[in-house]
Amino acid sequence: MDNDVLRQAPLFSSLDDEAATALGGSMAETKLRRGEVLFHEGDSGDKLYIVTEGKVKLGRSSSDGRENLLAIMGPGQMFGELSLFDPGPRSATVTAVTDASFGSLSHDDLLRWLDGRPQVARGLLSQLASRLRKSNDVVADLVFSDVPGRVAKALLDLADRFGRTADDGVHVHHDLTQEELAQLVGASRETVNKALADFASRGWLRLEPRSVVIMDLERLSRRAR
Amino acid sequence: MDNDVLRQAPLFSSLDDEAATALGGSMAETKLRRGEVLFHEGDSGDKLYIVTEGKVKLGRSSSDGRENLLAIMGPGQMFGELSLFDPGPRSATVTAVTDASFGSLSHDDLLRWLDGRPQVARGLLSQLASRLRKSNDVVADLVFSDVPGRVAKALLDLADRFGRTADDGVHVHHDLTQEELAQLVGASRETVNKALADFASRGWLRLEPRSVVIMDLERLSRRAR
DNA sequence: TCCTAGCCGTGGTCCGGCTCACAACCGCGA
DNA sequence: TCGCGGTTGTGAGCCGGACCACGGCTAGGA
Repeated sequence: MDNDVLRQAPLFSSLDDEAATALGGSMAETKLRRGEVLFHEGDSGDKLYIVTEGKVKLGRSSSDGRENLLAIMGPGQMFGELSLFDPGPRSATVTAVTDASFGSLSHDDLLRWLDGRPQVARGLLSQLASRLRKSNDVVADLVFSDVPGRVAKALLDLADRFGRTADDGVHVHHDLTQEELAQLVGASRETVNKALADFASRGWLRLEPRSVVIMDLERLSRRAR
Repeated sequence: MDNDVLRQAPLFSSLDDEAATALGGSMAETKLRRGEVLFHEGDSGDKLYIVTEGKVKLGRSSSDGRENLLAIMGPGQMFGELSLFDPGPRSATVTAVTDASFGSLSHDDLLRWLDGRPQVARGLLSQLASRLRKSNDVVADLVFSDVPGRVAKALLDLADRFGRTADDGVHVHHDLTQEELAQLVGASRETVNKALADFASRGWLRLEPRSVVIMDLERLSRRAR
């Protein structure tokens, strides 16, 4: 397993060497291929996962079958912690968007760590707080912004986390279909497609399959606010 | 200050007597009258508050002045913890919906408590996890449900927390204007009013100023899903 | 006691975005 | 090489809900 990624994960970045290696030892490894599901909404389970490689989507589906994505998680990010501290079934389905691997930690192991090491508790608290802040922002966006605005915001967020800057712009290999992008911003595939086409026609970005090249960050950011 | 309420607050319910009284001692008391503001979105500040009496609304406003309410908090509930663990400005404005009082704890005091007492850390983690779960539910509702559905959900939640059962139904003194209720569900005042009027005309509830009496919980719950 | 300021109820109009429908495209396996 | 399933592009129509414009109601202050 890739211990470097774990070491740099926000959750553990405050640990000293000895603690980090010990923690690495108590974690198990899991691998998935694109499209495979790690667990389903409603499943029971008490493991916490950290992405070491690839990307996953956290999604939930409504009674009539429509889907909504809560987040895309990449290397270093943690998920599955809700069922740990607020016992109950898994609140989302986790699916690999690319081939991916994870380190996992069981409830009991984590609690052992918590009691001894206040830094781990603080790491978890700050992770959860930051997630809560983001979730609140998403709520505000759904209420205040229109679909193009939300699409712009989502692209900027993906660019921030997965983008690589080149001469012709920021290449963002988000690995999402437009359908998935639509589920992420809470809109229909068609509307998202039209928003993207509009951005492209203005020269703000270039569309490529499962990725975009952002050519005018400035304008796109302005559209997002 | 009302130590009983603090003692029963979810956050501290797992503490033993000695710890609880000690904690009570290190908390300060604040009081507000209806309409007064405790702090504004964007302010700096590192205090965590627990409501001991009354209700507050946590709200944010968009650049063009529209408002949105994240939550209504009543006795025993905690807020303001985001700025503690994910340092940054306050993410919401807190306003008293009724006369209210709070116990508060500063960053430094809380950290001292955290290091010594793993139970407090667990209490905080489970509070944050539960808040995150709720916030995710709100996102799902905004994406999947229509306005009447969201209004029904909000009423049921308020009934759950502030309702008193009587012979003629569940009396819910939510203390919110329809405008505030609308901001809570992310809709316009007019649309919310029409939804309420519709529910009333079906005999599911009776409207009263700043409160409702729910007469048919069953049907209302069915409309909410 | 009246006057004013918030609230609450209810119509009309308009528009963003969803749904439906279809065409073009791209990579992949038989 | 030829389908073929999964994607992407785009137009037409419709509808939920925002916005606007009132009128009535109630409570609190001069």
